[in-house]
Amino acid sequence: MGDSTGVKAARRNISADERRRQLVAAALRVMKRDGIAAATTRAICAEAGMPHGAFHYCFHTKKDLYAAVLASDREIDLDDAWPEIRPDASPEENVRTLLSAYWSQVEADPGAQLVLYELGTVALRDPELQDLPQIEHRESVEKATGYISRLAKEAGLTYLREEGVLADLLLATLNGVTWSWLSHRDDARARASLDQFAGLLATLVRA
Amino acid sequence: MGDSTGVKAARRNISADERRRQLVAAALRVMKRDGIAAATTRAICAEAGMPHGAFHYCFHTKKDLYAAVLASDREIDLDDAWPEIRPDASPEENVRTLLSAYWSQVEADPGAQLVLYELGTVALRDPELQDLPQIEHRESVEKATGYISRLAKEAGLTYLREEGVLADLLLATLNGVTWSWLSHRDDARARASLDQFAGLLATLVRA
DNA sequence: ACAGGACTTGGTCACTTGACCAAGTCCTGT
DNA sequence: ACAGGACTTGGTCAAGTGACCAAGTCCTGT
Repeated sequence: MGDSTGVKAARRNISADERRRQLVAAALRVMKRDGIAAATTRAICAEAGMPHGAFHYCFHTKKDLYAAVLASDREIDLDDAWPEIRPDASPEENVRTLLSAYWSQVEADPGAQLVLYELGTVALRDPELQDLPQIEHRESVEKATGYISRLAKEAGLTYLREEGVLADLLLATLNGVTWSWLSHRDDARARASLDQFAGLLATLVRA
Repeated sequence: MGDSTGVKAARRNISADERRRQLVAAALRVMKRDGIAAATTRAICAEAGMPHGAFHYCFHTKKDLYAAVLASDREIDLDDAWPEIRPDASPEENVRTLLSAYWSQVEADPGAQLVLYELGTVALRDPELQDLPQIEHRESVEKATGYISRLAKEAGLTYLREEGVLADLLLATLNGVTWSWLSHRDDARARASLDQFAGLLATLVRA
């Protein structure tokens, strides 16, 4: 109303790249809230506040969107939630607090985890998307390796196995516990499994 | 041709229950081969060699079929593939051979595992199906507990933790390793994780 | 200023999918 | 034998869905 140009209002053009980002974000929101099946091109555009026609201007095909989402869907990140590690505490205790920090993030957003599995199954079935889970998995292992190595530094300990091997197993177990938890939804039970595993991992550590 | 009644051929009526079984089996075949998204009512009927109309005579709704498939989709079974356990071998070695026997079954039919995750995600999103993963999970834990306890008996060892707790963690890790393997498809790497885990489990055992 | 490309929008299309139904055919109990 | 219910079949329907397009509007380089 304050604008003297009147009704025409603001139709500012946005770069296609920016729109792509918005669509990916909107798609992720819809998927988390209503599941991947509900994430139709129309629902995504509506969530992003765009007309439906915008979709195929930004993405040639819906598969392209999936690819973009998969590439953007970085999973849980501890960089901003790194717990306090005490060199004087037992290794088991330190491992436990680290896993607990990770788990808090999982518990905070179950939908995000579920979307990860939904996207994974879709990608694993589609020949055109099959490499993406592999890439994502490699990046996860690298990130986990980084955390493991940081833990060693801060807690002042050494591993009896190669860090990559530990990261592999750790990642698998975390994924498995998450999957189980999505099924039974028993927080205590999931944390119990995690604590058990922390105890086992501490076996492979020398202070 | 040998039938004197001629062209009319065999139109034998089958009980609805039997048809339901056939449809569930056909659905599982289609899902394993082409993914859950390809398992349309038509595709399933075609796979089962039935006309499309038969579907909604046997199942009121497609969700009912999902429920039936989920209920029937018993996962990996070691009863017919139980390995030889030697009381004179080390606990770690025995755990390892048990996990290896399990893993051979996973490797033999990757599609079956993927379908499990696909069905899981679908069920977890649908309020009407949400209890099914929970039930399935409980049954899995019970079965795993049975195997763990059988291992103890045959190998002559005792656990330092409650068997249910071990089963919970074991199940999670197996699931996680499977998921990772579906992504990277590196057989050796999956088995390496499993061997590591066997070593850790052996920590919780007393001969 | 203005040409030309980047962006925007609503509408349309071919196709699939789950659901349903009416008109049959078979089969069992009496 | 035969009534009545269980089973069978092909066809149809409404509701989406991804894809595409033509006619615009905006904006930047020259």
